[in-house]
Amino acid sequence: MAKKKRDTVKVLLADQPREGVLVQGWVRTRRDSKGGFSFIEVNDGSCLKNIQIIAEHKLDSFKYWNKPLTTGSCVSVHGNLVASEGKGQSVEVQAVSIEVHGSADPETYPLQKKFHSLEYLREISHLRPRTNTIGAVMRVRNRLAYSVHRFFNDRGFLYLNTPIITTSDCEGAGEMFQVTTLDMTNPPKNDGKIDYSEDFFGKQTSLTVSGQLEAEIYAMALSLVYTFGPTFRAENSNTSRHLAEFWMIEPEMAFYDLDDNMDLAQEFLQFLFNDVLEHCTGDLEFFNQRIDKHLLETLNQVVSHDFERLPYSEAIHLLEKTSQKFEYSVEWGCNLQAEHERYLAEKVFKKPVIIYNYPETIKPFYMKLNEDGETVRAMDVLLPKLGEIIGGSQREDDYDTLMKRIKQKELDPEEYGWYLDLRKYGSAPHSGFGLGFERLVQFTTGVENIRDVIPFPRTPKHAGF
RNA sequence: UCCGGAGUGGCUCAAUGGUAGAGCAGUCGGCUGUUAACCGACGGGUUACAAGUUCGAAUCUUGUCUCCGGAGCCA
Repeated sequence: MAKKKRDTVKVLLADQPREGVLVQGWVRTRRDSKGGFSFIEVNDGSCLKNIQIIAEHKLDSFKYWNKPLTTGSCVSVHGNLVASEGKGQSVEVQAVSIEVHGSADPETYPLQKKFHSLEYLREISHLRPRTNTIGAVMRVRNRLAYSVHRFFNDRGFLYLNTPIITTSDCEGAGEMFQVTTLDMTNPPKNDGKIDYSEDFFGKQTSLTVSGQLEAEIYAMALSLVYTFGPTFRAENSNTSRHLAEFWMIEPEMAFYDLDDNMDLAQEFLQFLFNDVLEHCTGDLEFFNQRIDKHLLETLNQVVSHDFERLPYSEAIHLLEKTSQKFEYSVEWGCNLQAEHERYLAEKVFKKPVIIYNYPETIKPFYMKLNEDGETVRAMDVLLPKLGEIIGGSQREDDYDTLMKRIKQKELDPEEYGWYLDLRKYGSAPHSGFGLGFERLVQFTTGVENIRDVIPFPRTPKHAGF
């Protein structure tokens, strides 16, 4: 007999009564009735909801006396989908046979049928996907990833894989993880320094902090490209918005100026939120109920209004004249602090804000210098509550200006020979931005700590699995 | 890394110098087309760790570790 195909809970719950269904999943809870049957709630991850199994104790193949059918057990249930006699669900499965694949000892199984804090779940991160919250987060995360690819492919962008092991340092700053096969207890040395010519690649290598510079190479040939991959920062950041390993999306577009870049950023974010609102309704309603009471309101607000666009100078002016007290004072030339960004997005405009044309002194060398010689065509997209989600710019496409900026920032032009070549031969105006995928998931789900929106979070002193 | 807060049964929390408790979970029993089921009983803690103050410390002091919130860095 051919293997019976599994019916997902998601499909069954929307289905009409019919015979011969197979449910396979994990038991969330079981309620016994002395009327001679049990109610078993099974979840298979296909959706937030469980399906209710009615299991009569007289069933010959009701094997739960062989292995205890407890919360956390994994089961296969053959049966019939029937209209439910109880309230709370329209259909349920009348079991014909139940097989317990793996039981779970209720005395030690860490997930009880009760509320658990996300902090506690982090301690049992191999079991937390079996909870409503983490399951819902991962479904939304998946949908967002799918939409990212769809958005760009629909618009003629090519998905580009930039190197994970790299020898280039995107900004001449930012701590990087070193990649080496040298014996750390006894590395080869030359003049007292570690001799990397004997290392695997014959030179010092690191994990990438950004694929942007490499993406520019391909944008200068294929016009529209995007990366979507893991990124690594060895910063000792201990916050609810930072990870040492995170996923970043970086589109890079030839012939886009800063305005085009901002247009794309807004269209991109609104597309993603709209798509999730449409396709992850159940999960979002759950978040709206349990995590953030204003989540749906916020998302709907963001997709239905244009983002505010504010030059840096005007932002400074606005912050200077407000009566709002800040911990950090504001003056032209300084970096905007988190409190300033939040004030603008939450208090002044009450929607996403794009700040652009930052002072060149506080931005990296590759951003295009404006005619004023003081500002660069940079832009940051700030979301209410979350803060910065996107950072981007029009890139400097003039060879001489770029060379000047590299020297100004005390970087070595030789290291950037290939990057300068892109301006030397067939240079084109181009722009791009980077979006932190986990921050996107945070904003979409309302989950406050970034460690709860990635399956295996890596933070300082933490790398399980 | 800096600032602040917190570590008490499996989980969420009480007890603020004087006998460590509750709810949930678990076990047992009862009841029930139940649905975060309900009712009753029972078991379960070297109060993160180390040192100190005190007649007496979960409580006060110091150090260490861990977690949470905020800041910086950024995405």
